[in-house]
Amino acid sequence: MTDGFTYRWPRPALTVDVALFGLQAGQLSVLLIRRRLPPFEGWWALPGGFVRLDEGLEWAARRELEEEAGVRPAWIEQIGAFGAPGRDPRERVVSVAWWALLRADEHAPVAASDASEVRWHPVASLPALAFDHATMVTAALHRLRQRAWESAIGAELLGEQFTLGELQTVQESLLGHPLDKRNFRRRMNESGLLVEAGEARSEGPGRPARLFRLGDRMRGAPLGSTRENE
Amino acid sequence: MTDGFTYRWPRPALTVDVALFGLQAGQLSVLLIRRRLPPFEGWWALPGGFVRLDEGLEWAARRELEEEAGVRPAWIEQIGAFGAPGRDPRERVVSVAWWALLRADEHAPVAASDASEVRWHPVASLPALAFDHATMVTAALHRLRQRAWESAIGAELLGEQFTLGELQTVQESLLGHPLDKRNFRRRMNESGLLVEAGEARSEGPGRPARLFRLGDRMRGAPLGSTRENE
DNA sequence: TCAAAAGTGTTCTTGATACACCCATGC
DNA sequence: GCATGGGTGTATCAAGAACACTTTTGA
Repeated sequence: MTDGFTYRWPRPALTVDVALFGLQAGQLSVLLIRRRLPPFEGWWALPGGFVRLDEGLEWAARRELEEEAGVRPAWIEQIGAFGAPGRDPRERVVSVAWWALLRADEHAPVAASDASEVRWHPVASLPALAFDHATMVTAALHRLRQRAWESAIGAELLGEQFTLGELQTVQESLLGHPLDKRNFRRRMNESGLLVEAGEARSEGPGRPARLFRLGDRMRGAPLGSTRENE
Repeated sequence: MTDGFTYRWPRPALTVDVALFGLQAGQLSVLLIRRRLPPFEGWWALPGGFVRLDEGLEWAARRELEEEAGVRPAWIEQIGAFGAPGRDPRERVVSVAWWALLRADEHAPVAASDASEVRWHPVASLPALAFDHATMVTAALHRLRQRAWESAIGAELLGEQFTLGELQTVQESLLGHPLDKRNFRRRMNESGLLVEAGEARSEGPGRPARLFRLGDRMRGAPLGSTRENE
């Protein structure tokens, strides 16, 4: 620390960036905005922007999501700070990266603010990204898969009630590989994360499936989330 | 993003703080400095300070360790960004926290810069800490134990060569609980992290122990370290 | 009656844990 | 010869992975 009071030297700028994941036609996708301004004008980038003086980091991330894409995920989790000098060609900018999940169909993203376009892009075929956002996406994806494995977080992408088949399909999309049906169902039953909800549902051909919803243990945040950081 | 060029609004200050762990008389300890200046004058705190415009986050953390305590750990790993408004009573300060390990005996820490005193404190009995540094220590400790479990990181606290008994003792100190000797040795052998090095060593009573050193797979950073951030 | 999805158990492998005795050396 | 730390093997348990058939419904 320096003078014991206010620090007046030039300081790095501070931003937040969010890797927001969702499913589009069963494909795990990230929400990207097309930048309307330099640097990287016209490039795809994660939604994000400068942190205001009076707002928490998580709030800043949520505000940017709302402003640039018009979406409000239920929770977000921090990935870490990215601050290599030169990651922003204008000046020194340190960015705190976050990730979140959203039902892609529920809130249609709307381009606004500094974004000329907003779109879901399958993670399997991302365009070149501005700044070091590709690195952030990789890190976020890693975390997403960890969480998906340990806590059936895919349920966040379904309605209030869902069948085990639906949940399995979503989890497979998140994890990027197929799961064994019997093992999956056993794990779900034994985990205690789900509770049976209402009647069996039958739509289309085939035997009607029982419905489940998330139990209280898994509301609002990924299980295992440390919440250590602001 | 905002104007496409330089951003001139008031911005949060950015600091780094480091939880540096070591062993003191077999006790897992954190290096703390006593603050010479307000706020929290006279309180114990993690070494840390403001990030300069042209330096990477990791560099800043290393520089502060050097300036305030005169120590240079081999590697450091990021924990995350802490940025709740109000965590610093002066003004808005966002801090990126790091952790590291150091042979406590090798480099005697030296008070300097803003620190009026520097000391190792056993994590089992920490004093009240300035800012939100207690939260950072908790998070760092969590990460340390994860890494210790998955990769015998305790070897960093020993010399170039060491015996399995020494390594086990150190790992137990880091993890905070005893390990089974036979299981520990089997895991080490099967892990491939260690290579046998030189002759058996005999000092004091008892059968001489074989010496090992870290294999190439575990040089310079904790295994499983993501290196995703700066 | 057939197409389609739901539902259900067992075996095997792997990694973690628990546990007790003999070995080589210095004093 | 004894105190001290080094060194070794086996049985148990839990979690994950592999694997195939019957049930219920709509069309």
